[in-house]
Amino acid sequence: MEAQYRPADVERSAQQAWEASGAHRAVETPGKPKYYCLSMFPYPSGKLHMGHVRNYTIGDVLTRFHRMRGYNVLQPMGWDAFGLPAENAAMANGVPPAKWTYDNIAYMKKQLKSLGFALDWERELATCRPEYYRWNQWLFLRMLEKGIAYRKTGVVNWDPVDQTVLANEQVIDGRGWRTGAVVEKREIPMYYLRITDYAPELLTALDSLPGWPERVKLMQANWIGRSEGVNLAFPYTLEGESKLLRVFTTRADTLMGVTFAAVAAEHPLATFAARNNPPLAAFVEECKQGSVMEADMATLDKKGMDTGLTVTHPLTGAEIPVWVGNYVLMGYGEGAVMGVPGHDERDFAFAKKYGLPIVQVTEVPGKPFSLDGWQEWYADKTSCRCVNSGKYDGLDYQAAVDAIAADLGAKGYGEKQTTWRLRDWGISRQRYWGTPIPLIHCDACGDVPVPDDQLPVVLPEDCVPDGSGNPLRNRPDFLDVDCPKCGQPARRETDTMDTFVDSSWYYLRYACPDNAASMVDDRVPYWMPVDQYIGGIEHAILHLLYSRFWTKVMRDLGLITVDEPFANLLTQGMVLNEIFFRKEGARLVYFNPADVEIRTDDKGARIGAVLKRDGQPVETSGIGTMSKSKNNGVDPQALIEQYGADTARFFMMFTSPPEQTLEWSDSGVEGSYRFLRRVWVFAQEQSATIGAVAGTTFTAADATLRREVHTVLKQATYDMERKQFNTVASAGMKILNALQDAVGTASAAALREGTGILLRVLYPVTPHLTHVLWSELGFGSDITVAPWPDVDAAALDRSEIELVLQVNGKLRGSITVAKDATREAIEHLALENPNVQKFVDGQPVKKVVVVPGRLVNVVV
RNA sequence: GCCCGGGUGGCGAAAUCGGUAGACGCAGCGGACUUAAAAUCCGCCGGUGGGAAACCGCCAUGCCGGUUCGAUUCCGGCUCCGGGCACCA
Repeated sequence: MEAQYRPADVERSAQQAWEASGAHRAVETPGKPKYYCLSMFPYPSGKLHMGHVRNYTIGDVLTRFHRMRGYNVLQPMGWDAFGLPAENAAMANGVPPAKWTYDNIAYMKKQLKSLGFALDWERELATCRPEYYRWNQWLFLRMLEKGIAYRKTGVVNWDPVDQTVLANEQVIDGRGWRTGAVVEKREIPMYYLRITDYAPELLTALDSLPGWPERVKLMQANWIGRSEGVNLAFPYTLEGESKLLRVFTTRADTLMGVTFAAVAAEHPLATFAARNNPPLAAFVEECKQGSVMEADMATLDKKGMDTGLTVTHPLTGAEIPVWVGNYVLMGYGEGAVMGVPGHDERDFAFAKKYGLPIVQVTEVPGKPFSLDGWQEWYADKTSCRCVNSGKYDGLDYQAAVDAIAADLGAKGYGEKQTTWRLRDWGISRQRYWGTPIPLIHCDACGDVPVPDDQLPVVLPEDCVPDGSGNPLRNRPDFLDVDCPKCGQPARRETDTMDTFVDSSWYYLRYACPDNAASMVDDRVPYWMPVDQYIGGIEHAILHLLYSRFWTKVMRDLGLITVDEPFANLLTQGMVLNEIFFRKEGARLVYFNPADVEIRTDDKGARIGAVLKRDGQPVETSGIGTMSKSKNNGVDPQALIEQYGADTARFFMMFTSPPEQTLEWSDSGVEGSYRFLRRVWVFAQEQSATIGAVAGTTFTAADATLRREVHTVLKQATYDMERKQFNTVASAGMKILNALQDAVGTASAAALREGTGILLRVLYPVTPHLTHVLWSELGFGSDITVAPWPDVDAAALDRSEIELVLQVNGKLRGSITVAKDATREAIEHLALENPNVQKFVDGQPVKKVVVVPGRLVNVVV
C-alpha cells in the first residue's frame, strides 16, 4: 500500500484492470434492463477542451451509477469528423483535412482514455469514413424517391472576391472574413429535406418527452412556430394580366387598417417595377447586399422604396401602394406582407419614416391611441375590439378574424391557414470535407441518382482546399463519370452534405457499427431509444430537431420503430473562465488567467489583478466561454498530468450543477485534489483497523456516525437520481468528515461500513481512486460490479426532533420534542416558551401554525 | 430585433412540496506543528447596531410591487448577464 496518493499510478492500475476485464464492453442481453447513455460526440478539433471533459464526465457518472443499479449500460464514443475547421486548418497548414482529422482523432482518443471513461471503444465510429457516410447517401436516395428530398434554389452568402460561398461564421459585420469584401446574397440550386412535412408531429410529440427540459421543448416549439392565420390576396393587374399578391397574416382582424403592402427585393413585382426605375433598381441591388443571417436581418435599419405600383384591397377595393422592403424575406411565404402601421410595431416605424398613413382599427377601452409614438397595446389581441372597420366594428379578435376570413372566402380572396415558422432543411454545402451528395449530372438525363450498388461515392482524401472554392471541382477522377442511365459522359455533383446530417443518426449506428450490409439491424431495437442524452445547451434546437426529424423519416421508411430518439435529455452548461486584457494602442491583448495573479485585501475581496511576468496591472472584462480569441482556455491535458483524471472529474462535478455554467478556478481544483488525497490517506491510516473486520455488529456509540452517514447517503442517492452531481460530491466530503470525526469513538465495523459507502458514493465520479481502495481494503475484487449502497432506515431513526419557533414568521428560538408529540402538546410548549412570550408581549394570539417536523409559527 | 435561461456572502454553490437562508468547498484571518517553508491539523468567517463578553436586535437571495401566518421558492413589472437565431459544431 502506498502511503501517498499518486494519481498517475492509481489511474494506470485501474485502467489496466478495466481493459483486461473488458469492464466497459456492452453486450446485448435480452431480459436485462438496458440503459443507453450517450454524450454528444466531439468534433475532432485537435485536443479535448474543458467542455468535453465536463460533458463526458457527466455521461460517465450516469453510466457507472446505472451499472451499480443493475442496468446493462451502453456508453459509446465516436467522431463528428466532417466540417469546416478541417478545411481552415488545411488552408493554414497545407495539410489535407483527412490527415488533420485522423491525427486529431488519434490524439483525442488517447486523452479520452486517460480520463478513464467507461466507453465501449469497439463501437467507435467516425463520420468521415465511407463505411459510415455511405448510409447518409443511401438514405438521401431513399428520401429522394419518396419526395422528402427535393431540389430548389436557396440564398447563400457570396464572397465576390474569392468567388466562393461563405458560411455564416465566415461573415463578419457583413464582410468576407478573408477578403473583407461586402458579402452578397446569391441564389443557387440546392437540395432540401421536407422537415416542414413533419412540423405537426415534431411539435405535438414534444409532449411525449417528459424527460426533456421544459426550456428546450419551449425553444423547439417556438422554432417550429405554428401559427394560425389567414392567407389572403390583393388582386392587381400587370401588363393587362390579372394577378394576386398573396400574403399571410395572423392579424386578419386589422385588414381594414392596411395602408401599404411590402414585397421582398427578389419579388417579381419589385423586379418589374425596377425595370424602368433606376433608383428602385439600385435599392433592389442594395437589398441584396449583406449577410443572410436572421439576427442581421432583424436588427438592420428598416428601409423601403415605393414601386409606384398598387394592388387592390380585397374588401374595400381601395388602391394600396406596393413598397419594396429590405426586411421582407423571399424565403418566407410568398415574399410579401401587408402593412398595418396602426397595429404592428415594425409597420408603425416604417410608416412614420416614409409618411405612409396610419389608421387605428382596433381599440382597447380606456386607452388613447396617438400617432406620436408606439404603445404596446396597439398590437394587443386579447382585449381589443374593431373600430373604423365598417361592418366589423365591435367584434373581438377571434370574431373579426372569422368574419373577415368568411368574407374573403366568399370573394375567392382568402382562407384560413396554419403556417409554420420552420423552414425546409437545406443540406447542400459547397464544400469539400463532407459527405458527397450521390447525384450525377447528365446533359441528356438531368440529375441522376447514383445507383445503390455504386455506393458509397467515396470522397478523395488527398485534397487541400485553398479558399477558392470546392477542390473537388479540380478533380477529374472524381468528377468524370458515365451517366448511370444512358452511359454518356456526365459530371458528378460536387456539393457535400451539411454535417448535421452526419450527427442526425449516429446514435443508431452505435448499435451496429460493424454492419457493412445495412444501415441498421436488429440490435438497434434492443438499445434504442437513447435513455440519456447529454450535450451542450447550444444544441437545444438545430441538432436535436434534425435528429428527431431523421428518426421519424427512418421510422416511416420502415427501418426503425422508435418515434423519438432521446428519452431523456440533459443540457450541460458551458465552461467559463475569466478574461484578462490590456489595451495596447488600439488593440486588446489578452492574457491567460494562469499568467495573472489576483490581488486581494485582508478579507479576501479582490482589489486588482497583475500579470505575473511584469507585476503590472491587467484589466478584466468579466467571464466568458473558454476560447482561443480571448486566451482564457485551460488545457485539460495539463490538469490531468498535474492532478490526475479523478481530480479533473471531481472538480467538474463538484463546482456546479450540470445544467449551469461552470466557472474555472485553479484553487477549486486544488481543493478537489486535497479532498481526494484526504480520502486516500484516511483509507491507508485506517486500513489496519477496518480492513479485516467482518460482520455488522454496531455499538451504541456508533449511532451518531451511522445516522450521519446514512442521512447523507439518502440525500446522495436522491441527488444522483436527479443528476445533481455537485451535491453528490459534497456528500462524499460530508461522509469523510463524519468518519474522521468518529475515529476513536465509533467501532471498526461502523467505520468500515461508512468507508464502504464513501467509496461507492464517490465511485461514479472518481472511479480510479475508489477502484484501488475498494480492493485494497478488502471490500471486493472489483468495484465496477459493486451495487450502489442501501440506506439503513433504522440508522436514521430519532426519538426526538427539533422544532423551530417563529412569531409572525420570524425565527425566535427552538424546542425539542418527542418525535410523536401531539399537536396540542407542541402548541402548548411553543406558547410557554419564554422567547416566544417575549415577542408575543401580551398581545392576543390569532392563530398557531404547526408544520409537522419543522416549525411552529405563532401569529399575533 | 425575436425565442430561451440565469442573477443568493470576498468566490463556486446549498436550501427536495412555500417553512431555521448560506450545507459542502475555495479564498481570507488567527493559532498549532516546524530552525524555516511546504504539507497537515484546530478555530473564526454575510452586513450592521448594542454589549467587556456571553449574547441580543435589525437588514440581507439583482431592483420595484403583489399574494401568504411565512417567499431564494408563487404572480406582475423592470434591469443586467449568458445561450440560440437555420452554412461553427
